[in-house]
Amino acid sequence: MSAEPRTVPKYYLLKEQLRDLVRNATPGTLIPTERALAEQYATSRTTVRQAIGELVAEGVLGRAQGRGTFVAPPRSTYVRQLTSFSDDAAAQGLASSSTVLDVSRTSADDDAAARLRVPVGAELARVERIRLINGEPLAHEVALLTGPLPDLAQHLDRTGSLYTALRQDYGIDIVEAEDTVETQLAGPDDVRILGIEMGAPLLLIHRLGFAADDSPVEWTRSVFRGDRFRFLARMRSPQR
Amino acid sequence: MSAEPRTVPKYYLLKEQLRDLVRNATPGTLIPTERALAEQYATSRTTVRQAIGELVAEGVLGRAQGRGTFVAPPRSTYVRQLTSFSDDAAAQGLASSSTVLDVSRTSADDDAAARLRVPVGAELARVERIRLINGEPLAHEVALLTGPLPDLAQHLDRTGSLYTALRQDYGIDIVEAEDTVETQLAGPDDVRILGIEMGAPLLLIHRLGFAADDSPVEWTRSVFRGDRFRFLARMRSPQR
DNA sequence: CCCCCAGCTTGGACTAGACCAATTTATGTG
DNA sequence: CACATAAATTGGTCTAGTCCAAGCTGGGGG
Repeated sequence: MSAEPRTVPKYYLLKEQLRDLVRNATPGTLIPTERALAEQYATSRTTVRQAIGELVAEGVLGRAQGRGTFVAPPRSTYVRQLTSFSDDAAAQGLASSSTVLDVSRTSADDDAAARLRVPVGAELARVERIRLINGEPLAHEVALLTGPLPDLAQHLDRTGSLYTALRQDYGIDIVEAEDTVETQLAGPDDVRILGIEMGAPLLLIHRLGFAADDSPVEWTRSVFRGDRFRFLARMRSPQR
Repeated sequence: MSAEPRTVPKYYLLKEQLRDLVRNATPGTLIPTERALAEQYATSRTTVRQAIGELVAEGVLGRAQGRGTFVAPPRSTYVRQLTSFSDDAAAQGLASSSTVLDVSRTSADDDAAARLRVPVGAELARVERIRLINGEPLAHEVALLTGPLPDLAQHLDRTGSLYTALRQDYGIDIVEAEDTVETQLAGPDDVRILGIEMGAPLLLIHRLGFAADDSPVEWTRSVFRGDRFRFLARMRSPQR
């Protein structure tokens, strides 16, 4: 048989037309309103919203209630090796910063205890941060760390980097890490913290960091905006 | 209505209720039909569809036209280091296989030429495959390779692994790789090849593989189901 | 007994609205 | 002119349907 003309949904055709429309547009430019597009393309607002919704999820468009729908800035690549967030961003000419929401001591739950090889209930340091690029929230991160780590808040505040503080102030050098990356959809908490919309795709990244003696010392859960972030890993083959 | 602290959408409440309902259910179990759920929860079918749609995107539920909506099997973790797909899957007790769609020779486009450091139009080997786990399509992959690689199709067919064929038959050992991971939404092609639904979140992975002499020899674009796959990277700190 | 096909069920796409909430814009007042 | 306020605009959520396409089921004919 010849190529089967599978029925492509109308919203998908509209989506690709809109993608072409904004391909070379300046970020921030407003596109026509949903109601105007519905009339222009002789369809319903529901269909227009589905098309726009997917382009928003892909980071092509952005939108705000009462303001309109606009062209989004391009996706920022981000190198996430065993370097610090700030160094990575600086290497790409981006202004990075982070807001520390919490530095405290907590006790290990089942999951953290298993990962860090400590007893359940063992005392851990907890660091919760929001990572920003050019002032825009990019990720939400909660790190759990073994060891006493006295005055962690001050050291963090001074160096601005968790890895730097660990190395300089506590002599802990994280030389190896295991990252898992998976997709997740934004819920109300993510919406509030990252300023994204419900159901937006996120990259959920877990990191287990190892010190020089191969003991796990860091267990971090990060949620990155899927429309603004690209994970990069460089790996060498293990010695056979 | 009574005082609500926050405006949580009704579809989200329903989504979480449904998530609880199927938490300990056996994969494959059918849940009530959309029309039944709409009546049961005193809402419209549109709202029910939005709730179910997100659970499908997360891999909690699956659905098929004419059949119904059912509990999906759990997400399979997948170790993607510098080992082969088949070895990784076997280590987790999963039956992996792959369907070779195409083995041919092609010419480098701008992107591939830049990555592999060859002139635009240079001849490359092209291998297009579908990766399956337990008979279910998990990923679609197109690899571009430098070098003459005579009889690649036969060697691939015999070993069943691209990396093994490269090492055993051509003496090419890929010892280092650079992977980028980002989110993408499924379009008509992805739907056809992977049997997923429109707009489902995918993990788009690009890999640049290096031989022992640090020359790039492999440039691969992979699209993995975001609801079934978890990327894993293990990294050592670069020598300072 | 098996197989084919018609009819039913179920999800997929879409419509044409309604009402709400956030934002911008216009307007009136001190 | 400055500023509070009202009106219009725009996206966010939801309703109550229609029509279509794919899978399932049961009955009739070979």
